[in-house]
Amino acid sequence: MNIENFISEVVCRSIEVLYGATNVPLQIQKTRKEFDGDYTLVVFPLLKLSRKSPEATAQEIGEYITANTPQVKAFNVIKGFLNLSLDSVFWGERFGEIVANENFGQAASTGRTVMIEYSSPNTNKPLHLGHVRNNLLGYSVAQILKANGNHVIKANLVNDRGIHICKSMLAWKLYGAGETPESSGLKGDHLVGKYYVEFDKHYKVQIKELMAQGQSEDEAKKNAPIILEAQAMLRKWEAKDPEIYALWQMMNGWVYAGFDVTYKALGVDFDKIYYESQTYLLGKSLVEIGLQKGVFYRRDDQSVWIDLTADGLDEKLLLRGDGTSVYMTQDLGTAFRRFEDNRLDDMIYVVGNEQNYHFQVLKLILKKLGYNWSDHITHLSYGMVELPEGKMKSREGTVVDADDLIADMISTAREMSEELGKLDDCTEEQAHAVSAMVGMGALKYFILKVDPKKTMLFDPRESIDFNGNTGPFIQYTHARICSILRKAQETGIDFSGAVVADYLPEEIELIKSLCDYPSVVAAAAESFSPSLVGAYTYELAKLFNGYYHDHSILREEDVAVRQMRLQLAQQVARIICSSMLLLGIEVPERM
RNA sequence: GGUUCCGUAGCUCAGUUGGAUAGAGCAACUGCCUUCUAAGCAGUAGGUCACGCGUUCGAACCGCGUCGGAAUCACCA
Repeated sequence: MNIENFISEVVCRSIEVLYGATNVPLQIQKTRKEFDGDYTLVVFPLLKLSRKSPEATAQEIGEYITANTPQVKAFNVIKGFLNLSLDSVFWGERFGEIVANENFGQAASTGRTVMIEYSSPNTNKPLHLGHVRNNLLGYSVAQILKANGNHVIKANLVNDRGIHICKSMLAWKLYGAGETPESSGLKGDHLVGKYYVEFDKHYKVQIKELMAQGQSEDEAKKNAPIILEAQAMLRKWEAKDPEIYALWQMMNGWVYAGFDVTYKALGVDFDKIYYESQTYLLGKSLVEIGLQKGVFYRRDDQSVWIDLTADGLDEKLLLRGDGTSVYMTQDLGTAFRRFEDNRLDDMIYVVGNEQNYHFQVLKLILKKLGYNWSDHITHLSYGMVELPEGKMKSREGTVVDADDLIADMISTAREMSEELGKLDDCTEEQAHAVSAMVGMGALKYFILKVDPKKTMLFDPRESIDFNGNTGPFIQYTHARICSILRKAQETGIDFSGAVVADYLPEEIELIKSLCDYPSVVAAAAESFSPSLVGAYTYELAKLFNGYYHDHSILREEDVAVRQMRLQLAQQVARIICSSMLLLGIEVPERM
């Protein structure tokens, strides 16, 4: 049963009886922990109906409810707040429901299909910390939406064509001497990235030379032979020149192999991969439609534009004078095709906040074209990741490489675990598995616990901390519970058929916390924020840990109490596990 | 300059739709390992929620303004 609905029904009925009013909007919230009670009714909005003081109104409603609802055992009034306390039997029943419900926390199907696009890498360089935030966010939000009963399609739009990849290709052709991932021992994406940097080096030298010959910086940038050659390469690619095409396929293949490794390490995956090389021509037909409808207009040079100044935005180009498309054209086309092909109810783009304007324009254009599904497009915008030294800049070599970071996290977790003697009786395989879970858990939790839209600071020293509000703390709590359950099983203590009777206060708190899980998942989906899930899980783990230190479970002599505690521990572990899975974090059974 | 976003403890961050005495962690300080895992627990200290005005029973949250920071406003993607 849904506890919040139950409470609001109870309150509704009391108001109907006392004041004869129906459909009154109610303000019911969880009681803050400094006060007695479980749910709190804010009575200020009801004073017009009762025509009494806040205290008297709350008193009156409280008396009616306790007299007529067996599940509500007590109430207290503080100023305009009516705190209701539910009976321990009531909580016992809820706990029974959790134990019995294998899919607790998994909402019934909504029948909605949601596509979420994330990652969207360029194929000219390896993934870095910014991509890590993107991937973790996208994957986690997908998990959360699934838990809320949506059919979710995880999509990746790979930016596999364009001048950037031609730069790597050209540099490899000129200076690569046939180097391959095998011959160099480099991961494919890193190898291609190396030549992207190589291109830039030569490009800069040529610019300097041209400037020394008297050209302005802008001229030099346009006239440097190497950039002209790269542009020529792009034209050849578009003409499907066999040699260039083969080179392009080979180098992209290296990159994909490299990305696969990184994605796997991050624990993210996709249901559908789109390649820009196959979609970049989309959208032109929409431009035609827009022209016919008079939404767009053509300039003398044949380029197509939309005027959004009436909406407080600028004019936006949609098709170049030579008829080729731009980013916006493609995005219009892919959005259209996705909604049509998949009968999507919602489309979510996980893209950095530097593209806020782009998506604002995208939605507005689709709307003006008459596509109402435009309202179902969400740009899940996230902030930059900054380092203690300032911003990451690829040109200045201050980027944090994703693969390096992952390796670092895992090896630090390994060292830490060894230092604490946690891996003493483990096989090498187990030791690695645990280190990977803990290292990645720390990284994922550290990134996901901050509100996506905020710029976040990534301090490597802090991210690698395993104490306090961190992924490893939650994993640790889970491992301890598993340890208790293992010991119980080994010593033959039965806890399968425990009867729920009376509870200690701490245990009621734990049950209440477990009951919150579904509404946390729902709230997280509403606001696309994994951080809510993280905060909840941390609280739950902390609550259990606090309780667990003051009470013995296995040595409790009262059999019924012991069974009950074991079952409770089991359920806490279960919720921790499913909750962490929403963040894409695996939970070890020992660590 | 226009648009959007951000500003909460020394540091990193929470704070569901406006609700009660604004919360964690890190760093600092005090205690606690002979018991199911001390990656832990219990505690102390730390705040003009950037600032001002307004809306109301009530504002970190809503509105207007000011200050500070970020992103963006390309025939790049």
